[in-house]
Amino acid sequence: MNIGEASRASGVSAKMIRYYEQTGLIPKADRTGSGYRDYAPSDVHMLRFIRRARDLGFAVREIDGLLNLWRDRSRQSSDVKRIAQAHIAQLRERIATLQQMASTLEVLIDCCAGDQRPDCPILAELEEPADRPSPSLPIAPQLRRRP
Amino acid sequence: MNIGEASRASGVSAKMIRYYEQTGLIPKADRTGSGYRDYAPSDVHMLRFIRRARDLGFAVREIDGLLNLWRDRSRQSSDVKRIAQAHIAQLRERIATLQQMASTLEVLIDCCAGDQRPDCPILAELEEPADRPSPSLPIAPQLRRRP
DNA sequence: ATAGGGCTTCCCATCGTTGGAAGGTCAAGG
DNA sequence: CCTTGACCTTCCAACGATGGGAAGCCCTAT
Repeated sequence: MNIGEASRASGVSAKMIRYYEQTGLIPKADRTGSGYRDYAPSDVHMLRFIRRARDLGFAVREIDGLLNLWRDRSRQSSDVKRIAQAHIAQLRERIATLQQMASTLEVLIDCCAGDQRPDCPILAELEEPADRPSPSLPIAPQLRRRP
Repeated sequence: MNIGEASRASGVSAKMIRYYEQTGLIPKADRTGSGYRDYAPSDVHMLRFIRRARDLGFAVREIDGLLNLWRDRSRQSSDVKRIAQAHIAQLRERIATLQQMASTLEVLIDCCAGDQRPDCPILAELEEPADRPSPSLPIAPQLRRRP
């Protein structure tokens, strides 16, 4: 099976399959006489595994750990669970960050007339935050988009 | 005021100030005789504006639009609101994506014993998704991590 | 005068993914 | 046998926002 078929069968683009091979996430594929990569059904299986892990938001680095456990018949499920728990903690953190942003912004949007006049609480807030009970240190570095 | 002072006063790193200048988000800074960038308080004001917009998750491209409106005394608040609404829609979409991931993963984690045995529903799910009522087209390309 | 810190530009790395160019290969149809 | 088009190969570049670092100039205080 060449890379195009493997791509269609797994849902992973040919580009990414080559990239995963290059970075060592997956082993080097066998080659046909003419240099084409040649995949077995088990390879497609592995690619689908990767695809699903990506769909759950796992970073490639984490997937590397998952793949090693997947292949290890004597793994302990606690190891898998640990990776998953670390990942879900990250997800929750990112969700909280985004929700904080969204709720702040929503308040501002609700306050904005959205008409032809120039007065705009959104710009006003960006210019000078209203909420400063004590103008000391900046309190929300973790509010950055992707920390 | 040199770039270091402007950085400390605005909360934007010197690196990023140069980057914003290079990409055209902010105008080229004045230079002292020796080539140092020289900032006025109004520049710091603008940098703080940018910083806060970043804290709300606006992309630099969106901030460019906001800055133009900010400087435009005859702006219409509806234009600002439109940008903000488009942005919050993006935020909500990303939140929904992450929440979908998190809830799927949470179910799996709850099902995983997390002990020394190898059996693991998390790996099982990645290997072959249980939930396939109709194995037709893949339905969640928007589930990718950052679409 | 010298030391130290700050400034300049330039290049590189991140992370996952896509795009394209240049060139080799395969299979079907004339 | 040859052409055509679809496929494959490798290599290089870009995205967005940020940080790291090197080489070299500048400023200020001692």
